[in-house]
Amino acid sequence: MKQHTIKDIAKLAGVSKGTVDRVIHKRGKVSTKSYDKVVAILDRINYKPNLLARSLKNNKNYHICVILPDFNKDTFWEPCYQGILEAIKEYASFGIVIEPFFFYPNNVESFIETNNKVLKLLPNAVLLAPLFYKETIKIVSNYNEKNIIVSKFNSQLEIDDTKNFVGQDLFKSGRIAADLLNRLIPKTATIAIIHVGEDFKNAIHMQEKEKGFRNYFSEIKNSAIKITTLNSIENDLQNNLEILFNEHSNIKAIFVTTSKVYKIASFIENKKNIKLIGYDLLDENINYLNNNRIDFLIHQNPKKQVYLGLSYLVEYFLFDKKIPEKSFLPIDIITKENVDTYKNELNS
Amino acid sequence: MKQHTIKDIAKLAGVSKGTVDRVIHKRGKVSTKSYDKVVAILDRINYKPNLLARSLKNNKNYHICVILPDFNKDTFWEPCYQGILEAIKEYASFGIVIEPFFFYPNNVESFIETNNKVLKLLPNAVLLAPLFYKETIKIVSNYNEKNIIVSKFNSQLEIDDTKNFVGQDLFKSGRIAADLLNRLIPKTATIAIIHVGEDFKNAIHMQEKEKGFRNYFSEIKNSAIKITTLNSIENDLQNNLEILFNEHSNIKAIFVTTSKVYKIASFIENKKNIKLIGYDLLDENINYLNNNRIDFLIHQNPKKQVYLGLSYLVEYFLFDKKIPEKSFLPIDIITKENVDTYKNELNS
DNA sequence: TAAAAAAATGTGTTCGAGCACATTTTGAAG
DNA sequence: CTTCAAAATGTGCTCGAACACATTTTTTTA
Repeated sequence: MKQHTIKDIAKLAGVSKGTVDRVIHKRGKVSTKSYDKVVAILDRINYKPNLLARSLKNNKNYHICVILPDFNKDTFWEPCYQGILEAIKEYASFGIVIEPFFFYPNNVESFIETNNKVLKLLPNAVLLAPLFYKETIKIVSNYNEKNIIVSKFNSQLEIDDTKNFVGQDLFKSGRIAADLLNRLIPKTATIAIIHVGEDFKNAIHMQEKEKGFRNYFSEIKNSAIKITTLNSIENDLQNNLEILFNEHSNIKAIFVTTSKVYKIASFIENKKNIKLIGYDLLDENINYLNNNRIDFLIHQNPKKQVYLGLSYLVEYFLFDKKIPEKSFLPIDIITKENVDTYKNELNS
Repeated sequence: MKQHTIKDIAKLAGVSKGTVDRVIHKRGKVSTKSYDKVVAILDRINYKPNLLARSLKNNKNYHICVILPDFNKDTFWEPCYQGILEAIKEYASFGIVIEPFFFYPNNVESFIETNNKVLKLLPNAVLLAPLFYKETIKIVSNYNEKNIIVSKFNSQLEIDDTKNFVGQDLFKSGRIAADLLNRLIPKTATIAIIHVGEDFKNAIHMQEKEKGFRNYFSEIKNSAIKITTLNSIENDLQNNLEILFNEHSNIKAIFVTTSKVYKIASFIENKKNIKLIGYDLLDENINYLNNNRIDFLIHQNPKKQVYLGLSYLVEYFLFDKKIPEKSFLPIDIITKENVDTYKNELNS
């Protein structure tokens, strides 16, 4: 029942613990005779090093910086901050220092500046929301030069060498939205896809969602569903929506690719029979969900994304665990009936 | 940046580490003068003991037994076994021994017998699926006498002193099923609730789901939805279903309160326009989900339930963390589009 | 065959918390 | 002002892994 220690193995093999250590860590300087004896024992007993002892001996302090948009400017990011706070508390006792850094949403300069600030601190690892494509590539290579581990969350980059990513499969989430709406609307109808509030060119995630959404309907033979797309910054939304409804008389459903779905909900509040689906459990969105103006929300679980990203790094540092290259979270479908079971969710 | 140690505090307060230790653990035998000095320092620096060191010093081996139905007899429990295996692997390096014990589903004697076997082993903790109400109460008190910690998962008991429970709010999951079906069927229709395969009297969880389901429709004013309930053991299902359809001509939807929904799917495979919802990601269920014979599944996440229940116990033993009294997992809505994002889900 | 070099093996210390035990200080009684 | 017990304080070892350094054994070379 008791775990075997290096000392046990040494005794069993008739050598000293130093020799056992050298065999385990392949440090050489061991005669074939001793080597064979030790390996024989190791094979027999399935030795598992005590990770607490190992980590205690290492006794390093690790510094992890998290870089994300300022949640005061865009409340989508607020749960992330909650996740960071929980991780700070959780891991402080293990000598892990986690520090958040915020940049202005939609502001490339601020993104670069923040990263340069972090780079100077020379942390052991960085977890970042890579909102800007080209800039991220440059920045990641800067970190790599200094041997700083980089993990990313939320927005997957196109490039395939994106390692250590925690997030969702956005194409798939577009398909899920399509499937849900398809169940609720008549066979003949127009659906609007609305991208709100960000620079569309840089926002790969909105494009991916649209692709997935359209892909779903493209698979339906002889579909009488018409799909139209609207890109709009927040300020022009009111106008653009009016134009949209003037141009399309048969809109039965709207898919909003961001958390700004409450803006559209507010606009169409008095229009009956328009199904509405969007993203994220913002309080505004939940209100509209509860009074049935929003039908479904898709939960991107930003809090869990950050927390998971951080815990991968921590377990790598402390216990030498592998960091998963790509960790896709489940895509949760939220209605007014199950929303509170997600809001109260604990971290493990 | 570096964490403070007891030694640091001792130096700062001008006392020995022994004295600091006595203050921290309130072991007395400290003069008020020394006490005040140490407390002053503690207040100032926010000392967090190194949990790795503490746990290493304790260096106990903990034995946790998990008691659940044999997954060869009822595949619902198979994911639980997967969760147990993952937990065994994960925590072995920390001196935690986790051992599963299986009883025959629907067999009280086997349940009691298994528990008595475990009781004799005097483990540090037991995690059990408390399928039988009265018997569980007796058994829990037996464990308590021997100071064995008991946690439960999956089936919440009626009694309110149920501590350390990991599972789902079943009433709520019934409501969720109702809400989903309500979106898919006409205003006038009959819905059948079907309980399959267990002794209904003992299966509190099926009753709770039905209550939630009916509660949802009772809140709708002037509802033209009729709800009928069928209890059937697996062997009589075919007959009972035929009777059901003969008696009710307008059945537009079926809510199956267990993972046996695939049995019903198989029976109504050729009947058009009957919406079907049930529980759990069994392979059979997923097949019917993928060919649209099942519309929605509700994910009870049995694997996560066990894993979470075990990790609470482990963190209690190793790091003295509190075990949450009741931990309700989110109630996941599954369609054919998001099912694979749950199937591949990793444990943190 | 002795001396020197190289290889193999063993020993002892560290990490931080925790606790048993040793030592010192305090205070009360004679 | 001693003496002695009680209270306070300090010291040193342990947990298991890891690694530097010390010691022993083997091999090579003169």
